[in-house]
Amino acid sequence: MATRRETRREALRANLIEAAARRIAEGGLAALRARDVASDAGCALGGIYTAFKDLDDLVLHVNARTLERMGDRLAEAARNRRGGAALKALATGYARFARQNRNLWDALFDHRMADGGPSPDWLLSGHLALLEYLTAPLAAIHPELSGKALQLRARSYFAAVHGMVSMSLQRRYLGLPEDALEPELEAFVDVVAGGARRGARRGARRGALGDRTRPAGT
Amino acid sequence: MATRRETRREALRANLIEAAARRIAEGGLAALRARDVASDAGCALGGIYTAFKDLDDLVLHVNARTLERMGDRLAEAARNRRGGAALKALATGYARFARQNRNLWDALFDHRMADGGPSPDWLLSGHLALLEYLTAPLAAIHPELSGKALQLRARSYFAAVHGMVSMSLQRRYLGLPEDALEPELEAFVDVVAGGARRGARRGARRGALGDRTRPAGT
DNA sequence: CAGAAAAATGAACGTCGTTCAGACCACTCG
DNA sequence: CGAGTGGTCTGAACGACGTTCATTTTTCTG
Repeated sequence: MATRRETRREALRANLIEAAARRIAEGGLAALRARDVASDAGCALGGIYTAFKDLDDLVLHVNARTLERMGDRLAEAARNRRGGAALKALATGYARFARQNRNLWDALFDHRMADGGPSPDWLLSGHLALLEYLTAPLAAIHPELSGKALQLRARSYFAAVHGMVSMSLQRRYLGLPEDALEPELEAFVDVVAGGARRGARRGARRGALGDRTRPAGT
Repeated sequence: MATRRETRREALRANLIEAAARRIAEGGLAALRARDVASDAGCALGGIYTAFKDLDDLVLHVNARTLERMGDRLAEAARNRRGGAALKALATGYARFARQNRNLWDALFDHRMADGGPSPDWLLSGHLALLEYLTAPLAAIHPELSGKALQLRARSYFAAVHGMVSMSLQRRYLGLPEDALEPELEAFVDVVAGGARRGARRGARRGALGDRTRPAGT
């Protein structure tokens, strides 16, 4: 048991992740500098490379931390909600987390590996975990979808919501104005839920599904 | 009329844009190197900075070229189609253009200005032009939406489709498998079109709207 | 405590975008 | 036509960056 070394090593890794996260949160991923992170974390420049393979590796760990926090937020949003209400809470919870942690959230999707290769599996599984929150309410709304098709549909809706949030938050191009995002997300979920149920009783315009709406399949 | 100078200047600009586009298409935006572009275009390194403000500026012009080509593709896709059929053709046309020009298409959305500022207006209007293709078919399907709300809804659906395409094409994270993208897009458009019409006569599962389906509002 | 192994250090390296002083060239006007 | 003028081209030089590495320092082991 080499406690002393391992303790220091883990402390350094945690310091570096924290320092990098702070720099990204402040100035965005593009403003991340190895020298800044090292000095913030209180180690020499080369120390980064004893704790992590390279800056990419460090960013991946920051992203894993961000993913965890987002997962917590989504879990809280979906708690005690079902069907359309859960989908709405997840969508708006996603949008709010993204807005409140814009630079860290951007880093999740802006970051590219230096060699263009894929992200490591351990980070990918962190992303996949987010889908879990979606499948249950979606299954309630789409009772006709089997496991495989349900997974695809969950990815589709996640990607669609992500696109709306993403384009709205980066203020360029075709994004929705910030105050229009959440209403549009709710309208979108209404269409998804209402369309799947083929003719919601209370119409499909807006707010058709209250927070307490029970899923169609139960 | 300083023809000689202006001719050479425009020729150099065109060469540089073409060279940069080729490099981006081959290796992605991250692989773009000022020295490569200059040597490809047959000018010295510094020549770039007599024709463009900086590399960002050059990339913006490559992106404008890409936007134009995508606009042409979308116009062709929507031609002679209305309502849901037009939306479907636009979505799949978008997905195919993205897949066939992956690196150039990625550059459209990956690129960030060096100072973090917004893209110039002349490029933004190129993006806005894409929305025009959406509004007409969307208006046919959503006859209840006014001009302002229609614009918002168009942005929402564009962003949603973009999100699905974008996450599918970058093979990491939560993207749809490539062969599942177009079916999911079509299912999505069905939900959008069917949901808006509140109970399509032929059910909302899949392929509910044939190519010749007339918009609901006429 | 001595020897070995791991980690920390920061100067140095290679690469990048950008700049700039000088060479070059196209245009103007006497 | 020909000298002056001002834009353009050139590539060496610059500063910033991520990464490496020889060296020193710290930690573990017997």
